[in-house]
Amino acid sequence: MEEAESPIYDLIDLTLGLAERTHALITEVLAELDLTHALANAIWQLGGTRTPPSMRELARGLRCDPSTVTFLADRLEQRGLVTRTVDPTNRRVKILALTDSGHQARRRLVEAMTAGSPLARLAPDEQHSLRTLLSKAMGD
Amino acid sequence: MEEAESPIYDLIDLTLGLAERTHALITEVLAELDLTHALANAIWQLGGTRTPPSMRELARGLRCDPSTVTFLADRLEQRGLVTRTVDPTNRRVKILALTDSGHQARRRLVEAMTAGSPLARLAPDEQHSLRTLLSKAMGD
DNA sequence: TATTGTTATACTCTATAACTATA
DNA sequence: TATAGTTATAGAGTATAACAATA
Repeated sequence: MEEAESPIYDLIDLTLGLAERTHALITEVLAELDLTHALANAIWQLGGTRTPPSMRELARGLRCDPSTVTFLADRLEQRGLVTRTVDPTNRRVKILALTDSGHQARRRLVEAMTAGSPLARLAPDEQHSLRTLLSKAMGD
Repeated sequence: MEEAESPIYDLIDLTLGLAERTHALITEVLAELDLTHALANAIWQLGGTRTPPSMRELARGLRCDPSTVTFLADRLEQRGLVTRTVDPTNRRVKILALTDSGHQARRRLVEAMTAGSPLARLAPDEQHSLRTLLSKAMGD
């Protein structure tokens, strides 16, 4: 990872490095919460939507197969982090919602990431510049 | 993912989004190359060191168990992307090196990422600013 | 008939522990 | 005795295909 093939190569190398460090950071908190990355990812999604999603909708959000959501929801339900409720409107669909424990776990994740991220070491104006650049790259 | 709890929260949200898009981008190329993320990750590491690493050294680079490297090296060797050579100096250690096909696959990955990354849409001076900011955050 | 979720199954990735061969 | 790599095994995560319940 030390070539300098193009200006973008360095940039990608840096972002991969950032992703790896963030991953390592999250791993620590997950051990503490006795969760895996896949489960945390589901919790993240569940806490980020305005209205609780159905199994199918979560599958779309996670870009995975619905059967995988069944697997994940089983484990989250066992741990008391999520509830599955039959939608009275359409009794085929089940609505997933974080419990209080689920929200608490998600808050813990946000907290650890905001405090421990390498980006937290930048000055406020630098953070602002970074956000502007990333927003532009990501297409607003 | 729509709260605005802190300035850093937005930043983390953006970087998670960037990581996800990059992941999706890589997934496309991997399908084309008939590779998985884990195998591509190993290829990436193997192409990024000055001198070919031993099994153990690659395990450290990938932050995984040596037995996992055995698994990955088996598959890469089967596909003709990597060679395992006994180190004459110390016949316990095996040196891993990319074959021509291996280098070619890695070049294809770099190419796809540099061309398809959202960061490629930024102007050169913006890319430069971004690199400066990220370098500082990552600690140098 | 079509859709939602589940089940059965298989494959990849990963780590732990026991093993071998070298040192 | 210590180290490098492998093997056996188990568990998480994932997708595909077949299925049940509901629409």
